[in-house]
Amino acid sequence: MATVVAYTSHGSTNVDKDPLNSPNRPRTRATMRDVAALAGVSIKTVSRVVNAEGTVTPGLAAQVLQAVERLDYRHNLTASSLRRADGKSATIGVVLEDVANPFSSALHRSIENVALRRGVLVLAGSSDEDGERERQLVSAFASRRVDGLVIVPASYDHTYLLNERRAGTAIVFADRPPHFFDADTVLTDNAAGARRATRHLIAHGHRRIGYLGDLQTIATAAARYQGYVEELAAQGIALDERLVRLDLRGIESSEAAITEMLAAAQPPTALFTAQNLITIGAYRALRRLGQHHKVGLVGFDDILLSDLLDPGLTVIAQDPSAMGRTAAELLFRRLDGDRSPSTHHVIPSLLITRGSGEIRPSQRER
Amino acid sequence: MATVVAYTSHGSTNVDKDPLNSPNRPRTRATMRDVAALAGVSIKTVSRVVNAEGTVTPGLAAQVLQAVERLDYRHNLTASSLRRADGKSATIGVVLEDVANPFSSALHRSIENVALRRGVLVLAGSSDEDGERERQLVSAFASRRVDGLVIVPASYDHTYLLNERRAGTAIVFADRPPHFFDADTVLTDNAAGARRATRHLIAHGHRRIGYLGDLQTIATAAARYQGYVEELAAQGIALDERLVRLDLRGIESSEAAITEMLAAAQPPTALFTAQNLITIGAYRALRRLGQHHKVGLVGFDDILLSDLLDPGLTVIAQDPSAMGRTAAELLFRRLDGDRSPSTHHVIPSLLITRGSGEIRPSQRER
DNA sequence: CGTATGTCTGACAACGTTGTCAGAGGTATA
DNA sequence: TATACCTCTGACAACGTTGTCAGACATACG
Repeated sequence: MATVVAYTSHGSTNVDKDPLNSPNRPRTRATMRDVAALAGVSIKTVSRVVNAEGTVTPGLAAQVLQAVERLDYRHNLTASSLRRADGKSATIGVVLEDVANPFSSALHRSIENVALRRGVLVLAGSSDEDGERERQLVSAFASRRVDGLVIVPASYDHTYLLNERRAGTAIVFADRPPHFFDADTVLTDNAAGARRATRHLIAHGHRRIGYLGDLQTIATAAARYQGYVEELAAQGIALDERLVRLDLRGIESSEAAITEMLAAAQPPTALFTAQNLITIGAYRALRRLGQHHKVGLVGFDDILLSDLLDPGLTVIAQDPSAMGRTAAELLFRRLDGDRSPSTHHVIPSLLITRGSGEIRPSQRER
Repeated sequence: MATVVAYTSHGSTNVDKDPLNSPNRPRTRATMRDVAALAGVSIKTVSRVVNAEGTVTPGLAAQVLQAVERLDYRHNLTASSLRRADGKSATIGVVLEDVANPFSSALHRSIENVALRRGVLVLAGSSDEDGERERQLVSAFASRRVDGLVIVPASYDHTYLLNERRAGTAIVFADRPPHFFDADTVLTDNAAGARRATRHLIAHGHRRIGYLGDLQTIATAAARYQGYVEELAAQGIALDERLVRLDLRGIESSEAAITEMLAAAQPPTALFTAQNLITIGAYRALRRLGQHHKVGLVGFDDILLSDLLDPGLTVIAQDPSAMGRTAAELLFRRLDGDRSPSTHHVIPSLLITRGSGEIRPSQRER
């Protein structure tokens, strides 16, 4: 029978004989103090072993490691980074447009790959193209003292980041440039890609090429439109405003715009759709009108499965993996102490021909 | 002219008159101490204002807020959660198969949506179907003292999580059940979905239905195969081993398996492909063989753009958004103190008919 | 007017860790 | 043997915050 613990109070000493197997073991994690007590050393020695400083006698270190094992001690990185001189949290924050969209998530993954090698974890959040959300996310990341930030910007004024940088946070922009703020950037060659797309269609005999683009306020959309305009000019083709639809959002608005454009008096013989969802809307519209084998189509940004379509989708493919990798490497270079001036990187896009962009206009249409 | 500060040393007091605009302002963030000094109150009062405890005189609170504004004070959540009684970090960890795959990232996004409403941030990581990586991620999350975990398991023994739970971490499993561990789970009705797919093909006149599935060690793959087997039995169709290919990984192996299966003596008239990439491989193979309008095809899990294919892809669609939302809600219920027994949720899948699954076998083939 | 009650504020310790420093103990040298 | 030097260990303070508690002050009551 167990004796009732009552009149022999031991003050503040632990009543349980074996705290490891005690039923009323506290719902908290073991601390260095617990490990130190079990191993019969000071807490500082435990710290040294846990941090592999290598200045502890092998015998003692083994005792400590055994205690660590037995108590399932887990190093508390938040307490550690609070006390540490460098204050590093081994965590970075990533602001994406939407973690669920293919471009963003590919970017996310390649950032994770680089971070993983350094034992750094990634906090990710979706801005949904909302500048206010972007700021809130950055603020939430800052509260958790992330070491660095990779931002796909949604806002148009990044001066708010000056404070973050002054506090020592490394910052890199991906996919779009910052506004009123100087930082490393990694962009796709949007204008050049758009010129290549336009040139490709012209080379296949088209003169009336429709342009459908996203919000002009988005820097990449503006750059792509500029590329389209420049290439037309370079090839001596007059810009026809009736063939241009800007500020489209999503599949439906694109589908509607194209349906309308093709119903006009002098319809385009080919389309350049400068964004993912707009391309999908275009394809839908063409299919519905039975024009998908007649009207040329080049989209910006690759889409999964587009090789299985009939005709296959010709696209200017971006390289989100290369962008993410580059952005992450720049970030870690800064974290390693690089204070040199900001650098700006351009990741080349790639023309992938699959059929839809190689359709030629009929004799009559030319 | 500014006077030179020199011979009147004030001991340890700050030499700069206005630390805010001093050029050698330290590269550190303002702390509550700084705010308190500027506002002329105690640090504890700052804490009360920052945490909106509402027990501070409005006038004083305004002073504090002004100082907070002026110093761009950012609450340090790591220090806060270290000291706080509940020790909550307002961060959760999510272990996915791969943040870049569409299913995982949709799950991720809907978890983020629920977390966002509670001011909780999400740490995400990819296990790449590797149990060891899963454990490493959980360990890295635990070091950062996440409040909870949503896990899409890759390993086959989750007893290692007992310590995490004992430490107070809430744990929910999504998409696949845990092994040797009791916890809330959210699964798709894999077997039922597979039966529905099989039934659908049988209803369209097929008797020879090929099955192609992922690694049988993955619980969802096994459940889908079981559904296929059960439905055949229920409909009095003998299982033909020559029409079954298990343990496939990725697009290429699927494409090869199907090419081989269709070249055999008694080829199937329809296929049930029980995973995303396997379905894509199947579609590729059918296209290459010119059989895509002749052989029936139902895939498990929806794929972007599959409505634009010809024929459109008939699928059993999962609902990753509902899964993520449910998983996150369960997690937060636990974090709110719910100690009731584990619950197990099944998210229904949905048959989406788009053409490929409605192809009937030719008279001769029957 | 004295006491009781309530509200607001601040001093202090503590969360779990690491930087600093001093001391113990050993070995090598004069 | 005395001294210098090196290696290893531990006591203590500190990181930025919040829980606890006590005290200051104002108000209400007898």
